[in-house]
Amino acid sequence: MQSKPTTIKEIAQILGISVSTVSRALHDHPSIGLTTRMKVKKLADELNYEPNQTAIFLQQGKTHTIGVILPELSEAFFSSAISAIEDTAYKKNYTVLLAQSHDDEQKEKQLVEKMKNHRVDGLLVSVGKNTSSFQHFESLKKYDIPVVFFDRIPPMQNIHYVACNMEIGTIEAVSYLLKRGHRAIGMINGPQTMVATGERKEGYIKAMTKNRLKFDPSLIVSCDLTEDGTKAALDELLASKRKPTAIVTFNDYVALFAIKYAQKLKININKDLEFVSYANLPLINYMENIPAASVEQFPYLQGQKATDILLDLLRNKQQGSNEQSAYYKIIIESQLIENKQ
Amino acid sequence: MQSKPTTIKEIAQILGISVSTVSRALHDHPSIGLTTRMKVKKLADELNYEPNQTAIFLQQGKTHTIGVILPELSEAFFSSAISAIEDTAYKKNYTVLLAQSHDDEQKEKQLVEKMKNHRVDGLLVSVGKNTSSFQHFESLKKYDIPVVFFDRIPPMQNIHYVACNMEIGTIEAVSYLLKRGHRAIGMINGPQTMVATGERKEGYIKAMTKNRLKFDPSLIVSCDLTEDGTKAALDELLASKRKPTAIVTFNDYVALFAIKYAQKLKININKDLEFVSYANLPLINYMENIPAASVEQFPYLQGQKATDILLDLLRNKQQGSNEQSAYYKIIIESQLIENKQ
DNA sequence: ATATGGTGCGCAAACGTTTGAGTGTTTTTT
DNA sequence: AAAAAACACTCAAACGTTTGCGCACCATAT
Repeated sequence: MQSKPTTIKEIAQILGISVSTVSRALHDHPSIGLTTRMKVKKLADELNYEPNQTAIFLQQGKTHTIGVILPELSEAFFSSAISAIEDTAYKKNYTVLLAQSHDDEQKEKQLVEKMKNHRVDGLLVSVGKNTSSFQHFESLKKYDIPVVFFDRIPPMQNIHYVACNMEIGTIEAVSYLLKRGHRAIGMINGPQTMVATGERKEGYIKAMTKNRLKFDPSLIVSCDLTEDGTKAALDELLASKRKPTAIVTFNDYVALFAIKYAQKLKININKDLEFVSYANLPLINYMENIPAASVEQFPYLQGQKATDILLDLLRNKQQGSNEQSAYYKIIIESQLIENKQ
Repeated sequence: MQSKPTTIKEIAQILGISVSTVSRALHDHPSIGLTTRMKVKKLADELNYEPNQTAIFLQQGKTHTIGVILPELSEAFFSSAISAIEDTAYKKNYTVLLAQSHDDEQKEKQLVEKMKNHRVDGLLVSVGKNTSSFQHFESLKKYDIPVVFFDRIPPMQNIHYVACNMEIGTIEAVSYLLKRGHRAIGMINGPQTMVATGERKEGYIKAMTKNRLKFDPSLIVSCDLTEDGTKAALDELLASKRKPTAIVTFNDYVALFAIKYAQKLKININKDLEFVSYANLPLINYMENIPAASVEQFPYLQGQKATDILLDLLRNKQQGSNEQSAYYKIIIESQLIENKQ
C-alpha cells in the first residue's frame, strides 16, 4: 500500500473549494472564514496531510537547509562540532546537509558545487588542510549564499568566521612550560599552509620575547601531522644542538604519536621530556602517558557559534537588510587546561 | 552583486529556442541537432548554468537525499558510521541529511516526520536506546520510504537491517585467550539490563563448554562502564579465588580504565594480565598499553553496508520491481582483531 | 438609494525543470 | 513521384505550493 502523500489540491477538490483557500486556511490567513478553516484542517488531519517541502523549497527559493563541509567526520573535534551544529540548527528548524572533504581540495570544490545545486540556504565550512586555492568559496558570494567558516579558516578578506585564537593559548602553553623551568622548548608545528601553524609560531615567539628569552628558530619544526611525519619531526628536534626538554605539539594526535615514539626511544615522558598540546581530546582520559596540558579549542562551542551566525545572516538576508559591510569575526580564546595525571 | 542563478528559461530566450530544446540539449537527447546542442552547451557554460535541484526534486518526486537518524554524533562508533554513510552516498551521488536523536524517543519521532517532509528518498536509522514504541517507523512504509536500520535495530518483523553479532566475536575472544594458555579468564561485563551484556555472557559460556572447560560464574562481574565501576570490577576479579590471568572487557573504554588502574597496581599489562576487548577504537593507535586484541564491530562497514542496501532498495523501487517480500538482514560477524603492539 | 468598507473566497501566475505528444521540414525508400 | 521515415524542434502539462489581485456578497454609514 504505497498511498502517495495527500496534496493540497486533493483537499480542495474534496471540499469543493480552491487550492488557494486551502493553503490559506492551513496557514490561518485572516481572510478565510472560521467554518471553512475548520473544515480544511479537519480533513487535512484525517488524510494525514503533510506539506511537500520540495514544492515549498522551489516556490520560496529557499530550502531551510544548511550545508556543512568539513574534513573528517570521524575526528573527535569535528564530530563534536557537527553535533553542535545539528543541535543548534534543529532548534531553529533548519536541517543539516553533511559532507566531508577528506582534506581533498578537489573534492571540497565538488562539494561546494553540490551544496550550491542543492540550494542550501547557507554553508558552514572548515577547510581542508591542503586547500590552497579559495576561488570556490568566492563564487558563493555571487549567488548570495552566506558562508561561515569555523576552526580552519581560509586566508580571505571578507568572510565570516569563528575560530579559536591559537596565539593566546600558545602563549599560555609556552609560558606554562617556562614557569616549570624549561628553557629549550621545542615545537612540532603543522604544515606551513595552515593559518593555525602561523598562529602557533607567533604565540611561541611572543611568549619567548615577553619573557626576554631569545628565539631559536631551529626549535620549531614542521610536520604533516601523520605518524611518520611526527617521528621525523621529533628526531629532528632531538638531534638539534639545544635538545629540548619540553615540546609543544600541533595537536593531541601529534602529541600522542610523539609520546609513543619517545617511549620507544626510552625517554621518560613528562620527566625528561614534557609535552603540551592542543585540542584536549577526550581520549586522553583513558591514557597513561599524556601531555601535561592541552589547549582547549571548544569544538562544540565553535560549531554552535558558527551556526548561530549563519542563521542570523539568513534572517537578515530575508529581511532585506543589505548592509553587507559587517563581517562576523568571532574569536574564541583558547585556554590551557592542565591535565590531571 | 547577487546575480540570481541562470535558468534554462533564460538560455532558451537568448538563443530564441524553447526551454524543452535546451533541457534536452543539455541531456544529450538524440532528437536535438548537433549544432543547437553545441550552442546551448556553450552558452550554458558561459552563464555558469547549474540545474536547480529543488525544481528537479519536485518534478521527479525524489530528492537524491537520504536521511540519517542516529543517537549521538560525537560517539566514536557513530561518527565512524556516518563517515562511511557519507562516503558511500557521495559515490552514488546521493546527499546526506543528518540528525541526532540524543536517545530521546520524542525527538526521534519528530525527526522521522521532518525527514518525511523533506522528502528524503530513504532513511538510515540507529534507534535510540530508550525507544520503546516503533509506530513512527511503521508509518514510513505507507509512504513507500525505505528504511534500513543499523547497529541498534528495533524489535520489528519486516525490516531491513545490518547489525553485528557479538556472540561469535566473544567466542573468538575467549578461544584466543584459551589458545594462549589462559585458563582463568575473567570478564568485566556491562549492566545486566543491556542486551549486549547477555550476548557476551553467552559467548563466554559457549567458548568454555566448547573447549570442555567448566564455567566459573564468579569470573564474570558486572560494571556500570564508568571508571570507578571498572576499578571496582577489577578489584573484585583480582580478589577472587581463581585470580584471572586474562580479562575480557565490555568495551575498549572499560579496557583502558582497567589497564590504567592495573598499571597503578604494578601489574605488568599483557604479561601478568592480558586484556581482550570490544570496539577496536581508533584511539588505541595512539597508545602504548592496549588490549592484546579487540572484537571489531566494524562501524564503517556497517554504515557502508546499510547505505548500499538502501541505495539498492531505491534502485529497485525506481525500476518498479514490486517484489517486496525479501528483507535484507545482514549480520556482520564481529571479529577478533589482534592489535599490533 | 448610493457610496463605503469589510468579509470570504477564487483565479492565475510563478518557482525551474522534465517529457509525452505533436508539427513541420527534409531525407530516404519504393 | 508518392509514401514513409527520420529529423529537429515546439507546445503544454505536470510536480505542489504560495500569493497578489480581483470579485462577489452583505452590512453599515451617508
